[in-house]
Amino acid sequence: MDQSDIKYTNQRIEILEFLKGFDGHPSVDDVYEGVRKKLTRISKATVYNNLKFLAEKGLIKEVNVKGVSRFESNLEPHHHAICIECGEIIDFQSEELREYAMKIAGKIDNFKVESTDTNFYGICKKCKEMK
Amino acid sequence: MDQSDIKYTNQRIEILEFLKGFDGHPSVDDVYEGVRKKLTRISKATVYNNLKFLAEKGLIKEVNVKGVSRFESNLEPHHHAICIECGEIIDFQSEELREYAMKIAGKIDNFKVESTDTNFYGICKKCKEMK
DNA sequence: AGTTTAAATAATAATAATTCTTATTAAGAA
DNA sequence: TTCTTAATAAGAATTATTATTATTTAAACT
Repeated sequence: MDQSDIKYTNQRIEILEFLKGFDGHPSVDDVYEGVRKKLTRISKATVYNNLKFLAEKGLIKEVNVKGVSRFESNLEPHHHAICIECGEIIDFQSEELREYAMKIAGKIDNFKVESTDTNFYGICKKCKEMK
Repeated sequence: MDQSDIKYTNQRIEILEFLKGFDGHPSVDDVYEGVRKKLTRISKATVYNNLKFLAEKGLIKEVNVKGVSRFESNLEPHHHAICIECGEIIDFQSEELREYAMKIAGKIDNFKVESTDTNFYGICKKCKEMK
């Protein structure tokens, strides 16, 4: 991603800071509410625009779960464990799995794979205890 | 999934038939437009309800790409190659990858994995030729 | 068969997430 | 400073999805 010509406006800096300090995978609304504490006049459209912009520039990553966008600043390639009850996302790193998948990626006809990740669906601790 | 008490209404039969005959991963609208040719009076809410219902019963599967739901009748566990340009989804089967991932799944703390699949992101043939 | 009951459907209103539009503001170049 | 362009704020518009309500269908019972 071309990160050479990025204009770091206050809004973009605050959004990046918020993501770095956030433990989890915030939705657009989470980011909006969080950033609003410092930039009280920020517009939600600006949050949308800049999350998209920063994701295109490769400074953050977008994850889509159950139809809603979530974001993360963890740029290390990793996988996600997703709770099928509450939608909670847990990062999980396994370089060996990624390598294995990339090796297999070569077998897909007429498709040039650039990246891969694996999703693990199941029940998180909190939801398990509720039963 | 409990498939014992499924009531096969005309609407459900037509939705299942459409999915079986469709080569790809249709959206709700695709299904609606397709089924409407036979059941001209069907409501879109019925399509939503029944796609959800059939997915819960395990007769079809739901895939979420870029925030929109898509469906498939291919029940064999498989992975998806997703074009980052046009969003096209290609099924890709690799039992060895699934087994490998499930083995690694045991390492995730406090999370009971029920299923796993791997996404391959890249450029499809059609989009590659356009460049 | 006729009546009762519950589930399924159609139509459409409501909601949520996201994108678009337009006027304003900020920032850099001339 | 003035010109130019990109970024932003505000809110309207759009899209995908869910909820509501009246009607229809179908099964269960008498």
